Amino acid sequence: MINLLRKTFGFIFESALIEEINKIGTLREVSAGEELIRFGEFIQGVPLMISGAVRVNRVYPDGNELFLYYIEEGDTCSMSFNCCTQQKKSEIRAIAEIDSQFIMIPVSKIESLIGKYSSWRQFVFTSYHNRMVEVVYALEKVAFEKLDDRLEEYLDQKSRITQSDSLQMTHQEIAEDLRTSRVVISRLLKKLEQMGKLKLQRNTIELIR
Amino acid sequence: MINLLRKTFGFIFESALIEEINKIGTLREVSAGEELIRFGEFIQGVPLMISGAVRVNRVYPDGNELFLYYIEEGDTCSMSFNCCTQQKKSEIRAIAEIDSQFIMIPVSKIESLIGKYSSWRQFVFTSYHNRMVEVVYALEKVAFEKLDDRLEEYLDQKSRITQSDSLQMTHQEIAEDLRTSRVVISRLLKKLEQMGKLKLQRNTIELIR
DNA sequence: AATTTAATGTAACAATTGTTACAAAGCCTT
DNA sequence: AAGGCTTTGTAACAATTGTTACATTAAATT
Repeated sequence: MINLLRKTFGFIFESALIEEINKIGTLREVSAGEELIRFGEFIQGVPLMISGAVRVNRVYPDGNELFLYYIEEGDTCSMSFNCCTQQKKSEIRAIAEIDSQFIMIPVSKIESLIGKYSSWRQFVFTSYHNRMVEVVYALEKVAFEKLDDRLEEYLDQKSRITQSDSLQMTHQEIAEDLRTSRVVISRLLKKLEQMGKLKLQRNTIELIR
Repeated sequence: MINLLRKTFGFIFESALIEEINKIGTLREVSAGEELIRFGEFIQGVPLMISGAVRVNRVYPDGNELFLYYIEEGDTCSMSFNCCTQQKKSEIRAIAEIDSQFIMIPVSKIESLIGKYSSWRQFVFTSYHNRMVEVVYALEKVAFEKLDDRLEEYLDQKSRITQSDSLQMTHQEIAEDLRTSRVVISRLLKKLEQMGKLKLQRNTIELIR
């Protein structure tokens, strides 16, 4: 585990911190689709991403969900920090988008890391800021762009995250993420297909570059 | 100044911190409409709000703006932290919504406060988190709600912030904040007037409670 | 008071997005 | 191969939001 830590965090964390994380953290591996953080549960710890990609959704009591941001290699989920320190139940849900590895740092140790290591503090601040930038970006897109452009960007992001031009998903799933109906997505996808930007098959969307 | 500090921050900051802020900070007063933070300039410091309300907008190079959140008594602008520590030009604009007082802490002192005072660290973390929650809330509203509901909430928020049921603003200004056209706002306002929820006059919207 | 400027009202129409309903095609199970 | 389930395609229509154009009214200026 310490080698993975060094590889991903060696440039930002001082070596004493790396060693401490090596002691208190646990390496976990999840496969695509698995839930790392569940809605309504107490958070067990803060995840440090080693590889892969995890999507973080805000969840509402009525079951509604809203995509906030992805966390990838070198990131952490800043939303879970506050849940930790405040001992609150999770208002978010985190799902592995592809097979992923991360190190879980238990809640009980978070406070002392903040006191001890300035590189850790810097990391937490930067994470908060980066996540903020991403949520603002999401807001920006919903506020400024029309659905067809948002769909294109959505597909591009998916492709980047899954590292594939062949997206395995249904129109229904896309519709839920973009908060519209399946019929609307099918319509727009067909339009994009006619423009030669992609090719539609059952359960897959093939992007043409 | 130290009395204002004690009154607003006495419950969260240790007294040594209060005294240090009293030394390094400067009290500033701005009247409604004044700019605290300008787009494209280097940030002079981090503001600690004593009274009033300030709106924070994201600004894009093309001149487009997007409302992010208000900061009020006891708050700070977490977006400016990162600009400070990274010595970057401001990508936001902060405008006093009503007459306001705040204490400006110079950039050069921010780092040492973080090292010295755990209550300051806690404050910064909490601020980041609160702002994040507000931006997510804004995203939520754009994503889930229709324009008429958003307009009603917008007017309620304005009324709360300005502490008045008589809003001094034009339809054009509302349209810019909600990213739509003046005609659309006039139409929806007229509908709300016919429903008896408000009364329209030139330059003012009188909310009926 | 007359003129200019800014703000609002409204109609008519366009574009986008949402909804309902049903058909067709692909995949899985037996 | 048949039947059932899921996914996709498409039409027809409704609702919402956006645009253009112009009239009207209120305030500000001369």
